[in-house]
Amino acid sequence: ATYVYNLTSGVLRLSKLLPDGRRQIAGFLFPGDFLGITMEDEHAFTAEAIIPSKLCQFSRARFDAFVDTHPRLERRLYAIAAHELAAARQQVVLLGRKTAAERVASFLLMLDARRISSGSGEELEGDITLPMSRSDIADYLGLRIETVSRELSALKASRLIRLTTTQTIRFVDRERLEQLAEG
Amino acid sequence: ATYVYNLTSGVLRLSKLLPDGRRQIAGFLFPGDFLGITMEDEHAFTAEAIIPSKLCQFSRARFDAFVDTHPRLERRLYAIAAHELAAARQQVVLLGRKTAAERVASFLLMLDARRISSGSGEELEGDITLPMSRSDIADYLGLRIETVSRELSALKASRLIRLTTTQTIRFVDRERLEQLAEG
DNA sequence: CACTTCCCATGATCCAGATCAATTCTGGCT
DNA sequence: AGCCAGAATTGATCTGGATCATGGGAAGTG
Repeated sequence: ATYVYNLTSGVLRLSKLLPDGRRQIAGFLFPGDFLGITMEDEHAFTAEAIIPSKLCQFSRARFDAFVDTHPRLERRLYAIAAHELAAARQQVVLLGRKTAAERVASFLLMLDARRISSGSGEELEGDITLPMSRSDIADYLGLRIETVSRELSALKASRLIRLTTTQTIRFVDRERLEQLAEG
Repeated sequence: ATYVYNLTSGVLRLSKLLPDGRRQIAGFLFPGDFLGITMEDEHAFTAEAIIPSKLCQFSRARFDAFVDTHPRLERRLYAIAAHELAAARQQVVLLGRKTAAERVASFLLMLDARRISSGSGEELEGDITLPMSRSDIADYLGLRIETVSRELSALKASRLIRLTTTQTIRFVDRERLEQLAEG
């Protein structure tokens, strides 16, 4: 709460645990994303690295002081918050009204939109890396891991994607994937 | 998109319709709330009044100009966005991981926290007014109206609430209601 | 007031996704 | 290489909430 961070490399998950162990992931953070600037004082969410990550840390006081001396930045912070809000509302629609198949399709497209590479530099162009486990995907999509696994297999069986490796997929028919994602 | 509003009286719902008619409500706006300031350019959500409402309209250009001349306000806008983000993430947890009973309990407590009165001035202190229909509640909670109705009846049967009228409820055992809401 | 309409409640049945239960993959280690 | 532990897939069954069906109330209208 007393620090602000910028993610320079890696991937974080932002999650909340219910008392009985149920977990919901509210989002993933990728390089360039900020952590802590859009948190209400007592933030109910936990940030954890899901692959080795590097953060740039600022003390909250120092950060606020810096913002005060750079009025243009305030506008930028506001834009970041608005962007995160739009993403959260998109997730609300997904969780409230989409089927399992639609959720998985939406997730893959969202990941692609962020264009995360595995960092190894060896993946083929056009492949999407899934840096998180099936368990993390399930907790983000409000499903169980068996369902995520089954839906991925179903997408593969109907030739919408190919599963290069367990952590790497490729779009075969993006058109139909986008159709599916929108219900 | 070209205007910004402040709600002076009434209640609005912020919803998104999927192509096949499924609807998700992302939130309700109550008097004092702003509409349009935290929207990305092309906002995918529709705002509709659910009871007769009054809005104060500003043109976006005029509003931005005003903000530019009042730097303190920028900080305030940022706080509003952060607050809306926290609410959206709370809804994400609710939709992703809570049961129907927990969702309805959370909703009632959330409504109470906003302390909306029916406006008639005649309701008894301690009663909570539900200005929206069962259908709106269902679309906010990611449930069907039959389930909302059943869960309200169940809460009544187990003496956690009393249904004064169809639009008015009273907490009988807030303690247990809060326990239920947190899973 | 009778009549219509829409909303709400409740009962009966169904199904998408959860849960339970094996395998099978994958990556790290010696 | 062989061995192990955790992750992922796949199959069988179960269940919470959806869907289908019906009846009861409240608000409005002539």
